[in-house]
Amino acid sequence: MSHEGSRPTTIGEVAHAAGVSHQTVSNVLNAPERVAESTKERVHDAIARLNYRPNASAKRLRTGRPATVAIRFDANWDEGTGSLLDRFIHATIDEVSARGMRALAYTADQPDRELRTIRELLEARDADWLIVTSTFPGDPRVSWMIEHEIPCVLFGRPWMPDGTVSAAPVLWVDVDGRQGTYDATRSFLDAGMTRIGYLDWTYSSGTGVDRRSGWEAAMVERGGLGAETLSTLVQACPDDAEHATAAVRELLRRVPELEALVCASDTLAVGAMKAAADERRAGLRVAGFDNSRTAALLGFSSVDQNLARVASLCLDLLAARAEGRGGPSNALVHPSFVDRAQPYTLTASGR
Amino acid sequence: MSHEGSRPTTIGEVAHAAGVSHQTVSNVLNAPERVAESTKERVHDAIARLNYRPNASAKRLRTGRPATVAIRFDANWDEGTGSLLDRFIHATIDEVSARGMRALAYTADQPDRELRTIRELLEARDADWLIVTSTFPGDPRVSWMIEHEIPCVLFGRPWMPDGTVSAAPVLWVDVDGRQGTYDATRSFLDAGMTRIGYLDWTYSSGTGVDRRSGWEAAMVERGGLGAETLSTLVQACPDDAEHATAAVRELLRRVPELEALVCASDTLAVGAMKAAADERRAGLRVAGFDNSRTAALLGFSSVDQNLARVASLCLDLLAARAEGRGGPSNALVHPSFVDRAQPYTLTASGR
DNA sequence: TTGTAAGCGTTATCAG
DNA sequence: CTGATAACGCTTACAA
Repeated sequence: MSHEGSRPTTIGEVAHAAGVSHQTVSNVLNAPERVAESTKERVHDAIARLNYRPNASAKRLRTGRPATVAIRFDANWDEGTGSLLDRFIHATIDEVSARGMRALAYTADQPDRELRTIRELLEARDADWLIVTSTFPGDPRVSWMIEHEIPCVLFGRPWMPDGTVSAAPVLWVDVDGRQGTYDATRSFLDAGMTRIGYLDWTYSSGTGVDRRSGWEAAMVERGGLGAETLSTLVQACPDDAEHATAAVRELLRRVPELEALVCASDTLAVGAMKAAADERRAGLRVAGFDNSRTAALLGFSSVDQNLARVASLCLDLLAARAEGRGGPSNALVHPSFVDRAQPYTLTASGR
Repeated sequence: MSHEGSRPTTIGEVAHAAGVSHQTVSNVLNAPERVAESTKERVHDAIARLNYRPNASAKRLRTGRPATVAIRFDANWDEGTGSLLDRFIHATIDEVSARGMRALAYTADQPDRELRTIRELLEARDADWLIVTSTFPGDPRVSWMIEHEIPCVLFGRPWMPDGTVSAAPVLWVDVDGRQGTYDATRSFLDAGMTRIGYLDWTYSSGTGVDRRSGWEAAMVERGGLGAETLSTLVQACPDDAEHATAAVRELLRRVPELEALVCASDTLAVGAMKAAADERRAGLRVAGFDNSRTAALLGFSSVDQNLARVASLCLDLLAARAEGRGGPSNALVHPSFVDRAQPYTLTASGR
């Protein structure tokens, strides 16, 4: 069955082969209940024999139904969030395919170029829906999309510069970071630990505040610690392993009795693991956030963002909106705490 | 200008607004030379005012011209090649867009699933062309695509299990690894160094042999070293930094007078940099392969694969084939050696 | 249950 | 230089 040269089979050829009209073939595919069992079988045979697939362009042109989801692919991610976005894109493509739609990838190095690209994609109907990642407080893309009523959904809340979530009419799906760190902290508390620290990001962000609040809530709920003690247990640094190592070393010196550490990201958690090794505190329990491959490799616990669920909800929201159904305009996904026993110990090399 | 609700403008509406027929509008866009300057201007005005964009599905249906390139997006890459493939996908999307086409992303965790996905994509005309990455010797996808005459191009040579390149009628573009390591080695030789080692992969592959041969050629060309001396200068290890560090330490102990080291990958080069630090050999010059962000960050030289050029050639080959023009069916890209002075020195921490 | 006819928006052919 | 007409392959009324 060669591909080249032989034009793809059309519905007419199938109809001819099965001895029926265009329509019956179309009905077999789109309204099977209206067609007799015997003819259905004959048509299916012809379809299989001729290897027929409906022409996607013709179908889209005729039905006007949404069929393509655009997503930005940016190779310039920093190491930290890079793999997470990779995994999200992967999950999104999977979910899009599962719904019989296609994923269109585009790139955009500058924000204004991105807006133009999006506009072209949607206006030419090359894409019907849009999934927007890596939004940030005051993101111009978000306000532009709200203004133009672009059929899009954000992965991440529309954080305002003041740290609140915008109530603007935009679809979004995010992971409940607070719940994630709460669950992580609770798992340590339930195991009988009391001195549980938190490794925060130095730069403030909605996401950062959200995640820290889960640890705080669990600690406060447990009681027995004053507010000043709580802040003693927090250390902050930029989102890379080197800085994290230094920060955790300092924390360990300040709070030698520290038993566990909840981190704002897996990147920070890796640094914490190294610091524990350096300070000969292999018993220190560490929990990260993202459940990256590294977390699995080094064997520390982490909060899984359930990206498949996020992607699925993104498309649910878009579909509901496209069909004019009401329903929620956003969703907060409950992440999963993946508990690992830390079977491995990092050893500082070169000693 | 709201997007939702207001159906996209059609060519008929533009024609009406400009006081001309469908056709003239189409001609303005597709055959401008056939249209009078004055009407052209009026039509362009109407297009801008109504914000008209031709419907991509209708255009594809009518012209049948290739418009979409499918590329696989796999989140399960190992760290080593991951970022390179990311960058290649990025370059491909850029190049595809520059040619007015679109990039369709698909995923496939298993080879047989991938074949089915490809088939569906092409038969439904969701995609017209295919770019295949990460091929390996004896790759079943390659033989399947040759057999079915799929309009695809490989990034990477169709290596046979015996290390030769298949002469099968398949389009491919690859980077001349031999040339890359040759250039790297020559730069060290030209700087007056003589003891230049090579850090190889332990597993054998066409790519691996290809890259090592460039170093060998430069060393042999320079002369003054017997064959046994040449093999003394080679060390091999798996493609990760940890193993590379150990391997280079051993090499440095065996050949203390080593001045420079050409590595099969940047991942290996990172390990070499660490080993140099550990062994207090900060003066050791290192060259990697891929010109990754890490190479720039740590300041060691590296061979750049010129991915934009690769992507461009991939589309050139596909276009030539689609148009029935003859011409070469493959291309070898000359990589660029990026010379860096190694201004930074890695210092082993915790000492 | 099946077939006929129309039209989605575009471009190509071919008159005027 | 411009405009009517047909066709790309499909689905959705509607009629047989």
